[in-house]
Amino acid sequence: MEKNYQPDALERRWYQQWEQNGCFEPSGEGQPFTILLPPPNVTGTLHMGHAFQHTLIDCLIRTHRMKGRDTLWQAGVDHAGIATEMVVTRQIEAEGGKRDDLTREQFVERVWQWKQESGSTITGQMRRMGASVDWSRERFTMDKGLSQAVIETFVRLHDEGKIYRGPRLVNWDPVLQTAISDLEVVNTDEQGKLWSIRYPRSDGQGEIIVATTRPETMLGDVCVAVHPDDERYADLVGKTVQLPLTEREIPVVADDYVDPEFGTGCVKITPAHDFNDWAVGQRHGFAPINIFTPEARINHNAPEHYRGLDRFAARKRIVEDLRTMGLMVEEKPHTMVVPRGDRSGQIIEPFLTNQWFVKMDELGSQWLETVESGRVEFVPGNWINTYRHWMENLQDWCISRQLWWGHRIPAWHDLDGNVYVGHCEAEVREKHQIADGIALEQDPDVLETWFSSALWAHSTLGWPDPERMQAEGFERYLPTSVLVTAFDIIFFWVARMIMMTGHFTDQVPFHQVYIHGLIRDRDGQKMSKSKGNVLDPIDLIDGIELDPLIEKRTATLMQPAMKAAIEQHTRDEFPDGIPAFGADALRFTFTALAGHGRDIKFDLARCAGYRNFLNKLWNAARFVGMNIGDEALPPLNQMIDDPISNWIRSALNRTIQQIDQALANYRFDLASQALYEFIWHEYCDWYLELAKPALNDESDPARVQSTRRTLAEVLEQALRLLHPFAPFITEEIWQGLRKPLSIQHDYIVTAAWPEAGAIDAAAEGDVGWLKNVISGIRSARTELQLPPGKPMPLLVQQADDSDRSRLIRFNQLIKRLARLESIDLVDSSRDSSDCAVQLCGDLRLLIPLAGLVDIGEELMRLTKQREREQKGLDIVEKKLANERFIANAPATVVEKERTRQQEHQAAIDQLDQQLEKMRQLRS
RNA sequence: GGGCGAUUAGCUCAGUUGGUUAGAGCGCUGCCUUGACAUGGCAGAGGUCACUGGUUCAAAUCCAGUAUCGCCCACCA
Repeated sequence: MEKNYQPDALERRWYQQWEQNGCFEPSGEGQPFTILLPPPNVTGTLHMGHAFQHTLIDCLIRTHRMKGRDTLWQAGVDHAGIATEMVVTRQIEAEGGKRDDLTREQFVERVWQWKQESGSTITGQMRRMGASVDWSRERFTMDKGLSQAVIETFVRLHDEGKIYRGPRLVNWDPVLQTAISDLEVVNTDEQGKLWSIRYPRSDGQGEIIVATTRPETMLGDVCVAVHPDDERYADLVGKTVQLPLTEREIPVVADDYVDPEFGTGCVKITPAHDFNDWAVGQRHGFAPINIFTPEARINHNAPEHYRGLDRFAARKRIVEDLRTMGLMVEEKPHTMVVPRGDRSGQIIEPFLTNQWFVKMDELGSQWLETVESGRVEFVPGNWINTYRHWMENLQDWCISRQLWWGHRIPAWHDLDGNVYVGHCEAEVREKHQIADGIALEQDPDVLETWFSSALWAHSTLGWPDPERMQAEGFERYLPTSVLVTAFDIIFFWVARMIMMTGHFTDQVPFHQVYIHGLIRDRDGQKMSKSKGNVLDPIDLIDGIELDPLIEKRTATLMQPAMKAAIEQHTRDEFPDGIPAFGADALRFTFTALAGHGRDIKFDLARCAGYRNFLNKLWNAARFVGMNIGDEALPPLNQMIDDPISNWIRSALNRTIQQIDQALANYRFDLASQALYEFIWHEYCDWYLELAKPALNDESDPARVQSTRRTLAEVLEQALRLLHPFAPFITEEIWQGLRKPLSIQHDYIVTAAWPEAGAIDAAAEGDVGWLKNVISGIRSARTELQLPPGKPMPLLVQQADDSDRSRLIRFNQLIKRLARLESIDLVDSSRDSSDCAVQLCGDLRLLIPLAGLVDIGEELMRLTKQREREQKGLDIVEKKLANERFIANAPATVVEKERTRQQEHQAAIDQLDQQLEKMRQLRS
């Protein structure tokens, strides 16, 4: 083994071997354990959030595989309609081309090429991270089977009357020129203006004033609304006003949507361009007047003067014209909510178009119950509130998109405007008896990405094809065990999967949903390309120099103005670039950070710390290797009854318990912590040091053999426990233990998960005592500023039988670890005024000063100790002085306090005596 | 407007059903190249558990309120 841990070569080597030897395939035996990978978008490369999530999933998968479960990690990628189209469009533009020059077929072909490229990048990254995926079952949301599932779903929902098409006001992105769902709209507070405009009364009796943030939409006004109880305008209801800039007169109506307190209490109503106004218009029977083209330019329904202007130019001109006409009352700054597309960032227009919808009323209420009843459990549990809130406020789901990349809607139009839904054109013709001579054209729209994602659970298991369902284990693997995902897609994906899988299979897609946090940068900022603070997980694995990192972060910026700031920030945060940590260290960092909070700040220092941890393990393994050799250890008739061995095995068992419990609760952080604590602070810091004398004890071969075996066996089990967290290094070291321990199994990947054995209280007591004695001596040595390496004598006073026994049994160990030349029991009568005294319970450890130390030093040390004890005593006595504490607290608690009081008091007495002696000596 | 969450050491975070002097990692200080490991060892320093009040023998922990920050949802033009 190399002296230093070097992850790069070994990580690549092991992944290949595992994959080639089919380590990741479901075993077909045991209780199934299945996790669906939330399919990453084929928009490029995986980010830190993916790496984090995949680490958690892989950790669960590997653990359960080792536990003997029939483990399936169903992986794949998502076509991600809008996002992928945008990526490819940008590429075409970067090459100097224009998307509009391509036909639909050409463009889709181009996206398929990109999909191949991005898809293989993603799977390559997952392999580097160690994701133990059965790649033979990898799927894509647009492959043949999934397309079949999409068509089947659409047709069946349509036949059930749950899908309909019609003209509705939808969220329209005028730049991408597609509808998007409510969920894809992000509402941001932005600084805008509020204009107050005069609408003259038709009867010439004055005017009314309306306030609006969007004056350009007035061209589509159909009425003005006031509150029914608003006395100021009671006489106006039913009358008409002149709509400025147009020839139209529009009525005044009463509707309690209007808040009389806001502005003037008069609202202009534009049903075609505002969701609220749409509802008002419906109530009062007004036909909406659409004034925009799909690009959001003013159309032919508006006066000639404004036609062709885009929405922003139109606003400007209308405001100017109103001013000129003296109809503008005022203009003031106003903070308002602006809807923007989550992908494009463009301002979204409510726009009247024909779209396809899924009716959500029945679907929603039915599948809320699924979660309320616990058939699907959220972890942490309070996410049920989020889910419930959404399910109780469902709007119909707009599923059609005016894009090219995606599942084409299985509907055909004839020239008379009839629409027929079916699996294919032939089926439609036959079913509706449409002659071949009659032209039919397939609907040009595609389904939104989440429509197919919603089918991910059952469609990846072969649904709806009975043969494939049989072959792919539909019955066996559905419901899956747990979905591991982030909270930002509970609505987009989790809820819709519960609905769709439930509706079509009567199953839940998963029993549990573990919601993890989002990875943010060191400062808690969300990582995003535009902020230039993204990290590529591969760069943490392999390392990256500062300059390439800056180049990477600034190369494809949408706003070049940010470049300097990003460069500066990057130089500040990574002055020396990023060192290579390896995939195992990165994975361990992720699991250690995975508490149940919402935000996870990624700090490079943590990653470095865990790389050091793995280096520590590496060197411990080297030490073990040096001691046990390469050959099979000779069989042992029986282990010698050694408290040190018993203790480390007991501590290991405790650790196994902790990890099992932590993982059962998805507390990856606690599991990581338990591993770190055990491996570093128990096994390395104490056990290896305690084992060293036994390993070299030539006088006792049985003891040597027994210790070697414990050394190797405990390490081997610890490696198995660590394997799901750090798969590569554990495999590498574990392979070296196979021969010495005569392990038949080929890979740690499929080795058995350790089972917790018994806790050995006696051994734990012994070693606890031993640690206290050694630490006490070391501490005294440091405080007295004695050279750490210099051997010195130790005298022990007030040892009881148990102390004496332990002093005898552990004599050599104490001497070695505390660097003593001798340990001698002395009578209580022996004067200790020439010694430093370290209390260890009732035990007095005396270090002869012999002129080594100034008595002043020792007096200070003792005084400090006394202060510490006094502080403890004060707290205890305060409690015990409280009569109600004595009366009300459980007897055990009171007893504990009494014991504690005695201990503190005894220590103080001892220290006082010693202080007194030394003071006398001094004077 | 409604809902959820956070506030513990310089930084990042643990802290179970209330019960030792509130823990860890990183950073910091001192000493140490001791034959596994300086990516290290040993020993330390460092906290008014955001604030106020309440419940209790006992509160970081339970309750109420306040403050600050964050997220989600929502039709006030």
